[in-house]
Amino acid sequence: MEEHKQLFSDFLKTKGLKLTGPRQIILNTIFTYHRHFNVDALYDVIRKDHQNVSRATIYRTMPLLVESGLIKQSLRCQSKDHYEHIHGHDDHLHFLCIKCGNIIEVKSKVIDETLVQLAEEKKFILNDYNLGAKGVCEACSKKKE
Amino acid sequence: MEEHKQLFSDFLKTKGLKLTGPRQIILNTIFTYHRHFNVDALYDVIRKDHQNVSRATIYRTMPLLVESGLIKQSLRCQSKDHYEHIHGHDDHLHFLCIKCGNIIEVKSKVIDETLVQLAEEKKFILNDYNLGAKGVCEACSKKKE
DNA sequence: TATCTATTGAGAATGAATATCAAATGCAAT
DNA sequence: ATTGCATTTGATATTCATTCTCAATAGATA
Ligand SMILES: [Mn+2]
Ligand SMILES: [Mn+2]
Ligand SMILES: [Zn+2]
Ligand SMILES: [Zn+2]
Repeated sequence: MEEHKQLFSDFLKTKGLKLTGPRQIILNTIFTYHRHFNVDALYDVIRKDHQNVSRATIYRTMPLLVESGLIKQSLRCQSKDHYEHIHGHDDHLHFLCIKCGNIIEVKSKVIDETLVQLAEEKKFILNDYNLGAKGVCEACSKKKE
Repeated sequence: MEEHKQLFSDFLKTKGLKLTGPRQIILNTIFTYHRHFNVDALYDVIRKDHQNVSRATIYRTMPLLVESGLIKQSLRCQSKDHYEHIHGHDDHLHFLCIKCGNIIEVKSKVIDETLVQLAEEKKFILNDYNLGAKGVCEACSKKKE
């Protein structure tokens, strides 16, 4: 069994919940889809192969996946929550271009470590962080307006 | 004229817009209210003194204030966008307690500078950033459950 | 004052997200 | 396999933050 499937199964078990068919489909799709996504986009992808998974079930599954630590809610664009799977990926931050909507992922050990240290100073138990920066990407800044 | 008023007036002028009564009331309230707020809460505060300012006008004014650089959208809690005024305040990040909802503001020159440097490396023109960390505050972690 | 915009308040509309509910499913103990 | 029971599901209705519409108003300018 793939590790993420095992982890989700274990997580669900601890809550008295079951790894059902729809939940497996949602999980697999998310872990084969290597991008940030919103529920609607995910629904479209899933629907290509599984016409019987409902939007409601996807909405219901997201918080479970978040609580399990397999995915996180990392952006909000166009009035929609966006998620990404994080199991197997390092923490990173997002540079979001306000011109083209493109997202650049950046890893920074300095920021990770600084946050841990700041949390320690404030006696704050740090679960996770979300860092989004807005600006203009290289491609867009080169275009004449 | 207070500086924020002057700045907003100037900003509006460059866009062919006017610093009207309602806009002044909204601006003043925001700059005398030293907390993060959402539109509904702001509406309630404003309404105490000015029964004739509508919710729609507040919603319409927010993006102008954001674009002017006087305020920013810094959090999303309880399905609502939250703002804070930033003119006259240093950049800072937020530790949000998932138990009590409390927000701890933290300044970090290291993070500020690291972001500037990362943006430079990626040739990304950095406008602003938003860093929210989730976890448990000291008070909450001391409570027995 | 007359004219031309921008602006406003009130209420309607939008739409992402959540809640409801009866039917279906998963699972464990017979 | 069958039963019993809690969980889950799809379809649909509902919520509610935010945006839109529009007729009436206000501001600026000449
Ligand atoms: Mn990412
Ligand atoms: Mn703040
Ligand atoms: Zn771009
Ligand atoms: Zn707390």
